Amino acid sequence: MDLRTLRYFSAVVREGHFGRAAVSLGIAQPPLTRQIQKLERELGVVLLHRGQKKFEVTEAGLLLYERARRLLDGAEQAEADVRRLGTGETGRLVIGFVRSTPFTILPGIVVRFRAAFPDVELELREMRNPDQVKCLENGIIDVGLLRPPISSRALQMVTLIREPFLALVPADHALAARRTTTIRQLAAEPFVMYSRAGSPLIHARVMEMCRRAGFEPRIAQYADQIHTVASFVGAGLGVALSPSTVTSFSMPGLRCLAVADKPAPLPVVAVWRTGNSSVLLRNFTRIAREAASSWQPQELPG
Amino acid sequence: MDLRTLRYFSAVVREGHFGRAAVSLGIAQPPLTRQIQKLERELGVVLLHRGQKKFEVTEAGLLLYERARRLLDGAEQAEADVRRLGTGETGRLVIGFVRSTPFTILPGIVVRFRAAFPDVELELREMRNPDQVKCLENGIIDVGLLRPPISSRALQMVTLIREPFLALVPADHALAARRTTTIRQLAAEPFVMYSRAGSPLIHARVMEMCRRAGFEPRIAQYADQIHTVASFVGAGLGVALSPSTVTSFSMPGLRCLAVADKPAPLPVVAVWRTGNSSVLLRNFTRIAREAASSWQPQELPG
DNA sequence: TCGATTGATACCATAATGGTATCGGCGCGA
DNA sequence: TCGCGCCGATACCATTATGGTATCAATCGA
Repeated sequence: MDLRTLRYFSAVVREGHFGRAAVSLGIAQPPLTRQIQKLERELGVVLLHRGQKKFEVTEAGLLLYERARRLLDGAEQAEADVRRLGTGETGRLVIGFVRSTPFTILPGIVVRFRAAFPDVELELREMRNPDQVKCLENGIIDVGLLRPPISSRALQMVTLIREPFLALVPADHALAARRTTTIRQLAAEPFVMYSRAGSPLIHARVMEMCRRAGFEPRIAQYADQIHTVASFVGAGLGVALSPSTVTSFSMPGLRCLAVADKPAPLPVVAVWRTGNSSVLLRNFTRIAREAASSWQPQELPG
Repeated sequence: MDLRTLRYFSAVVREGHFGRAAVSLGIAQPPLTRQIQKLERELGVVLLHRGQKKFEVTEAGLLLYERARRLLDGAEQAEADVRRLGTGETGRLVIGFVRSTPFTILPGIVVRFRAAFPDVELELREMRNPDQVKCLENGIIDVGLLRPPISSRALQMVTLIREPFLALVPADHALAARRTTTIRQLAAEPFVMYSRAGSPLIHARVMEMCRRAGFEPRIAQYADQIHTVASFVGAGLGVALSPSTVTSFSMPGLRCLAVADKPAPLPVVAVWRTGNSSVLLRNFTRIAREAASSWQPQELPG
């Protein structure tokens, strides 16, 4: 008993007429007659009580008709659902992201993905780099948005954007009138510095940049987060070197300057488990790349 | 997408291994591989992500597996149910019966049918002849147990039993010592008579029997039901001619005598609509005939 | 590095399915 | 009442689908 046979039988009962049923099925009438006969033989049950010209559906036939309809509906639904899930039109994707991404590419990615796949459920979880690596390996999150380097070899990644570093100075600072500075020009300034604990990567990069420029920065204040750094600089506590994300929020008393040294920008990457071949994931990384390519860091806003 | 393919896919997922799945399905491995490939092509979805040696079931594959199992279970259940209904092992049968049958064949029929088809629901409805005819034509009851004649030509019937008539006399009556009497010997006796309204058929038969014997019965008392007639005779109100059913219940002060005239016995028949080809019905009439053939009227109990 | 295991492929035989032509039987209308 | 038309069944043929055997390619473990 397969679904085709049930479709045939269902059509015959629905139409009450072999000829019309055959037409509706797109086959000829004789094969239809034969299939019904075969079905009856297989079940050992009379489904249609043949009168001389018309037939009458037996009680057993009626029962089979009901069940067949339910089965056919279920099969159709299953097929559609599987197809949707398989093509990534539906499903669920858990995304990890570090704290800076909501100010840069994350919104753009989410908006685009939602537009393209409105039936996919996105779950967003802020977590730090090492947690993301663990969760990616465990399969707790499907994709992570973070800053390299990442240690695990079981993970694959693609670079989305590269954030340049900007120099932040108070609005009343001597450099504030300029559009560009060098790192060396900041050598004597007190620094507002990303803390090693809160942003180890940026901390390390800024320290390295200063040392390359030939000085050890004098640190007036540590801060964990980008907007804290920005507000401290705006308050006149010192200068800072920061990823350009800082321009996303306007901060009174703060001026952003391009850095003439052109330090290597900070990449943000999408990361996933190497074995993960989910269509959702592929769609997500594709859209993430698209969103990233249309994202431009605002170098120097007012 | 048919059920066979789903069975195949289900087996592969369940076994996690093409070879073992093929064995469990009783086919060779290559056709199985091909069917899964075909299924994936049809759905346009990767169900199994092939690693180098092993495969991994994708999310879509897992969904299809769950749905497939449900569909296959449903199909199996449907097949079993239809088969049972079609072979008359299950279902529902509504039986009409006239008042006298519970004292004769009805219990035997029901007991036998229950034993043979324990899962068939029997509904028993006492109704009089003309109501049964109507309900049979309407399909409200499937089969009727009643006494001919029946008028409708749309009904078929089979005779189950023939109840002989007995003469009933009070125990202190002159005839009570005998085992046999003639109808004529009752000519001078007061009669307890089945009422025309309550039992028109028996009434008519008894009247006819008396007239054939050459007298018009003097009616001392009318009664509707067999046991009422019996109790009136037992109370000495008169004599009666009654179907032998009366011997089913012992009544003090009552004697039953065979009737030497051998009046035509009263048949009880099973009746059904001519077009009704239900297996349940056929089974019922077969068992009713069997039960009837082993039923013997107790001619003359103590 | 070799052998065993696993899924994929190639090729063939058979079974299943569908199409065309036609039949037998009944009902409707002239 | 006699066709004529409609309906489902049957006979026969072409095509497709399915399953089997032999074999391959790749990988994993000893």
